[in-house]
Amino acid sequence: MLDDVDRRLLRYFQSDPGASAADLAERAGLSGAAGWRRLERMREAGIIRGVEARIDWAALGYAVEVSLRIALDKGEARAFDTFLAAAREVPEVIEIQTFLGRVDVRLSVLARDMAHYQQIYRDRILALPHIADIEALMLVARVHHDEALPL
Amino acid sequence: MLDDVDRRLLRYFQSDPGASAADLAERAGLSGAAGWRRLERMREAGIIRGVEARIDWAALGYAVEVSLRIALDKGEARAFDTFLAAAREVPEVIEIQTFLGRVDVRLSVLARDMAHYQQIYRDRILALPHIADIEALMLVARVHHDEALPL
DNA sequence: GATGAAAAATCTGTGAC
DNA sequence: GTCACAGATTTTTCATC
Repeated sequence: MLDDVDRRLLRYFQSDPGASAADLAERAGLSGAAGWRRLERMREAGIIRGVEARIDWAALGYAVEVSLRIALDKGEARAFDTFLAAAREVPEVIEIQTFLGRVDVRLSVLARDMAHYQQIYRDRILALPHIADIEALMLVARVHHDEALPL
Repeated sequence: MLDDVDRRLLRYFQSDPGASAADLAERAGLSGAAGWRRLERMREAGIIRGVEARIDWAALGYAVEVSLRIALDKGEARAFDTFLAAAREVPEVIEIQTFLGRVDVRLSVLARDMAHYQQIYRDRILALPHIADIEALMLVARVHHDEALPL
């Protein structure tokens, strides 16, 4: 499916997603057009899903991130889906994770400050359906790095 | 600091980071040059940190994501930093989170399959220093959406 | 199938106003 | 802030292997 040239392109793209296609192509030892075509093909195949904005939320006044582990009612069959649909409607919920064989869900909530977080928590989080229990942890640091994964 | 036009630009950029500056400017009701200069200013201010590649890891054969909660030794003063530095060296550890008032750390590990995960777990994770206890959860779904945050 | 070269359309980045 | 412009980039076309 992907040959070495594609993988190389992908790796360069990953480490510098802002670079021009011609640039990435050159680093992979191709002409601009050839590199562009390969990248486009990977885009169409869904391997490259595009690009995501990296925004400094703290600089915009969102200083507090809280991770919530929410246990759901075990009784109701539709509790899981109902909860997830409702959680997706809360703008400050920036991430939702679910786990194998678990009826609990992890939410990440981004808020301006503690007062704002408390407001979101009371008005939006506690209003979500089928909650059995909540555990909250305030995030101190979050390090992302999926640049080095061997392709 | 930021006026409404900046916020609008930022919002459009966030929902479509691949769009050209001219495009974003037009949507915000500006000429291309004016929009470009505003975006550039936000880039220099560090508000826009750039752009991140979105790659479909599952399509590349990375099908398993596991979330680990690792409790650290409470005794040693440097345990935290030593552990974090070592964890950052493992390519398959794609995310590290730390929490307020906690001596445990959350790692996300990306692996090709369960066999691969087990290998990473035994060879790389268990080799990390100062581990007191580990709890592992296999991720089923991860939904990201920080597009709708009110600016 | 793939590539490179070249051309056209678009975008970036700067200068003048 | 707009407008104009040169240079770079994207995207298509075409000849070639």
